[in-house]
Amino acid sequence: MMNITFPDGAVRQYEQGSSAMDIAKSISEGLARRILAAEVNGEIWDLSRPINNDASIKFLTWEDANGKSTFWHSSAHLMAEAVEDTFPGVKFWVGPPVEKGFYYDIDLGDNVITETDLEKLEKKMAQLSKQNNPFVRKEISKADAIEYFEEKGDEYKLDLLSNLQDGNITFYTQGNFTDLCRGPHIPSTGLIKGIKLTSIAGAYWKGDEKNKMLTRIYGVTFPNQKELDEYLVFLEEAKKRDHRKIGKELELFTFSEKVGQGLPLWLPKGAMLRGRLQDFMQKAQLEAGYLPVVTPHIASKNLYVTSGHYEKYGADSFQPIKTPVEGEEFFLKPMNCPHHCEIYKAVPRSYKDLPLRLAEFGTVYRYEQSGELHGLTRVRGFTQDDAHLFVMAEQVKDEFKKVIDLVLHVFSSLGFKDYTAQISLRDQEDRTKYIGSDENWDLAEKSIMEAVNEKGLENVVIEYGEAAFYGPKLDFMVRDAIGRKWQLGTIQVDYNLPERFDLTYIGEDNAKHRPVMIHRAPFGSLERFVAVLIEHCAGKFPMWLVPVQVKILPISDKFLSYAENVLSQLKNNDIRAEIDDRSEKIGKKIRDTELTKIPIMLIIGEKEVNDEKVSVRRQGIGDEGSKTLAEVIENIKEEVRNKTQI
RNA sequence: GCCAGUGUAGCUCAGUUGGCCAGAGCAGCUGAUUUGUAAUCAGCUGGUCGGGGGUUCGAAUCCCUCCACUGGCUCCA
Repeated sequence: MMNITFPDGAVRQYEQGSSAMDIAKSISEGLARRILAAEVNGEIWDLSRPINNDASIKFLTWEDANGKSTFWHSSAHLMAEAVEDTFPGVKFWVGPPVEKGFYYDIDLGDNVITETDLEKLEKKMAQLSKQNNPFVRKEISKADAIEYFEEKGDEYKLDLLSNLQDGNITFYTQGNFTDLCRGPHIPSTGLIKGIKLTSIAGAYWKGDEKNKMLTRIYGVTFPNQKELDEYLVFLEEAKKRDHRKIGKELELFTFSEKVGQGLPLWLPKGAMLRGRLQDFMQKAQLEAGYLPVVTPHIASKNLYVTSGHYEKYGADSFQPIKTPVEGEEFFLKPMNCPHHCEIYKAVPRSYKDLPLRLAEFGTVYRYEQSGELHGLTRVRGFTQDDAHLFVMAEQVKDEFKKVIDLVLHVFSSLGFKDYTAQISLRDQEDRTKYIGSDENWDLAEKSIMEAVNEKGLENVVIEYGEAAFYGPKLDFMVRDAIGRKWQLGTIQVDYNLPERFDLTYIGEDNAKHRPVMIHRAPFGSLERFVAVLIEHCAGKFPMWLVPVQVKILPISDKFLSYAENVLSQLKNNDIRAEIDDRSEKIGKKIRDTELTKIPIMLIIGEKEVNDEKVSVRRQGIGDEGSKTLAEVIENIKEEVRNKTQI
């Protein structure tokens, strides 16, 4: 007998060799039907795998993240079975679960797969699911495994095998499909009910663009059709929040093939919104002791040779422009830091000047590969709410913490609650891609970790190998409508540029010292920030940001002069308002205004003129009755002051 | 940049066994209407069918090529 410990601390005895499924059945049939896998001593196991020694056990269901990922991993195998059945002779690379579903990377050989094939594959998967084939685990020697895949002519699995140790190798088989796989898997294919293959994509083998491109099929599955349907509805709804769609509908920004890809054109309403965000940041920065500076959009190549950016990115940048006579080379500004270093150097600095915080809404241009461009979130010309803090080494942590405060101020002012803070450190093995001494890196990484700890940030993840080439960073990531993560705010410690530019300050000891630089951009870029903001609020901007706050809707031309009067009073109070003076019916005017997401409608007819009031309607909510104009103005001002979230 | 897909009016979309002057709704303009909380009626304007080349008696439709966009991959100072 062996002792099995349950999550609540209870211990029960079972015969040696009992499986997690046996144990679950001994508790209840209902449990046995619901579970997908089990955590045995902290490792995720198949339910059918015999347990031979004392162990702690936790059953995993669809409600557990690990239960879901096991379910999706098994679904990837089911899809592979359907693909192999439909296209015999294809070869498989890896098929892992992802955040929402799974994929499998496949070398299709001469076969071509299209969207319509996905439906066929879904049907095939449903058919295979009905067969309710068990996932069978088999331990196999490395030699036998190699023989199996050599016979199959599968160089991909042989490549995987070459990195595995004998004695650690398992095969999983369901129906006619056998795969090299560590597992674990759900008991059988019959549990997989709601099936949707979402997209076909190319993916480089081993993620290296020098390698062959495999075909990646993405899918998502659920334990029942209802959950799949709900998920598909969610996706449809999310598409309506897409900033590219809303940006067009609300006339915020546009792109022009003639101007060039990745170069957004801000329309008046969008420019107004963007300007307001900029004012908001400018004010917060002035309060925090930042000093605004302005630098040009081009700079001599020498600047970037000094900064090291030329060496690192020169070949992959927009190529230099030249002066016609002398042939001097200038680059479009891809970042503001080197310019700010030169501003630092313009006058001798003393320790009394530090921290020196130079801020600029700097427009930069970067050559992004055409396939990377995406609405406003990834563009070739954008404006950073950039600043560089020149500080003494012992001030790094404090300044870093103040910047975290600023980022959190931005997020709370806009109601962003669902963000993660990502600490990006060096690759633990490959250190060749970084410049600067190990000593400085260690120091910088330590400062970030401490600042994050002391600020008590939640949702912190540490990513190795994600640091910039000159220093570690802390990024704030926010999701878009369909769950893609985008980096907004960023804070980076840099010991490198001060060296390269030979920045110094005179210390209390009357000797020269090297300052440390902190790069930071709470928004990241105005472009990306607006994009995420649009998706966050689905185009219903808070009162302080919305381009037009009030639409005045006279019921007929007869009330136009009263409407003009209302308009001028609103304008005198710095409220952004427009009149709809078309000779349309009020229902039409309301509908059109509702669609443009202007928050306040003031309806004016005979009653309002007689009572010297206005009838208030709130976008998305409805009639709020009549009020005096003074009352309306005060309410709006209040909402602007408080940055109220609706 | 790579893989796959898409590209018809300002917007959303019809239109392929290749064949009459390429259609609709919305938006816009003109007129009528003067309206009470999500679409008044009528008329009109508007398109090099993404660009270029080719096949054909004839191309939005078939082929080639370039461009842009979409979903991924790679990249992201």
